[in-house]
Amino acid sequence: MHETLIEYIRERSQTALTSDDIALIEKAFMPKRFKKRQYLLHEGEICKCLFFIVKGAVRQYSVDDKGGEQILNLGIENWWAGDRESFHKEMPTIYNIDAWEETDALLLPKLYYNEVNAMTAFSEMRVLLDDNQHFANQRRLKMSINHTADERYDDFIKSNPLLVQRFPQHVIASYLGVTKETLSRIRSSRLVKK
Amino acid sequence: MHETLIEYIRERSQTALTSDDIALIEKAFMPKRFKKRQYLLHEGEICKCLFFIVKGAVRQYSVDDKGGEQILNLGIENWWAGDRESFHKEMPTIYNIDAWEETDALLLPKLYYNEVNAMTAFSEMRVLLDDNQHFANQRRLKMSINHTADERYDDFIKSNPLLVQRFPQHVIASYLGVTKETLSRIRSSRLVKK
DNA sequence: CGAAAATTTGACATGACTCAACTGGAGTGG
DNA sequence: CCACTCCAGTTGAGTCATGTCAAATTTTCG
Repeated sequence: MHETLIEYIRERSQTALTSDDIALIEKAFMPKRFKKRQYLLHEGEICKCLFFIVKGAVRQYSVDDKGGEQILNLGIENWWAGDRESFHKEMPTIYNIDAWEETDALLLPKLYYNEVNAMTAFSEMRVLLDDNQHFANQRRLKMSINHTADERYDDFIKSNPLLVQRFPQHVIASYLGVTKETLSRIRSSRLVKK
Repeated sequence: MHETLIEYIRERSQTALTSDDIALIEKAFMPKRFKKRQYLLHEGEICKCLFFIVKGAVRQYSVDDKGGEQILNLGIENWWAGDRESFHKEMPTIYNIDAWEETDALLLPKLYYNEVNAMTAFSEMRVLLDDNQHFANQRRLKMSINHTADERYDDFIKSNPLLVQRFPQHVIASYLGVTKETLSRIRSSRLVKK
């Protein structure tokens, strides 16, 4: 389990990992397996850990008045999950995160967060990650504000080819902010064109 | 000019500023005044500085095929502007940033960025800022995906009361991703209710 | 096989856009 | 001070994209 994360950090930082660093990572990150549909985080809880997905697939979503699930984020191998706002401010989260496939994750509890973050390689990785996430969010925001469902789906396929294969259409539809019926129609009208 | 920024950093960091720090800030940040409608950043350029708005109001927007301006961000006093992606990756930006009011800004060129960021107080402030921006973006994304124009306008008023007073309706409409006509109708139907 | 989940399809409703006209300031120059 | 223009905002009619609801079909998986 931990080797995946160690490799992940190595690929995303300049600084080499010392054996102390590795020991800290193995101590701070607790492996946990989640079954399909099991919650990593539940609405109303305080998000007490960050999750590194070693294997599997998860959804982050909120639930509206009608009981509909509105998917905000999807994650698979080598992604992070958790509600950053709830984690940092220690306030109840409005999101659910659950496992779509059986998922192996490494849990970083708040207790160790500062210690781990003091590690140079980790902190370099985190800065890089923050930047990339910011860019991705900005892009998604722009798409979501200014573009049609069809264009958003296009952009999604191009920027997230890995996710397309791992989640069913109705989940992707919700991620894009359209109904499953609309996405189905978008797809069928494409088959005609090609 | 610089006192505003220094105060801004003080309020957002634990660590006190040394006189060396202050000297560095005064050296690294170049004051510049922009007239109404003057560009801070133009589509196709590489974003060579980050802007701290001391006074005034700016818009960040992209232009679509039809020549329509799609506003992605608005900024006023004590906000940062610039295209982070273009700045970091040194790639041409797809955005324009221009002054909506006459604007005083402090320009931090890339040359000094690392040096300034090595300052503890600044870096603390930056982490805080990144977090808050992340939360705000996440919130806006959620609104934009799952909510009607009416609800988005509501949320906008609540979370950005300062911006409401500084920009005309058609600018806010574009920020929300609706036409000015739609926003006008939303507002008039509210007057009836109350 | 049989049940549950996912996708497709159709009919219809509706929110938001487009286009065009009109109103009402806010400046500006004579 | 008036005429003129520019810009923001409003209003109406028609259209289009997407949502809703209900049913049929296909796929998945125990």
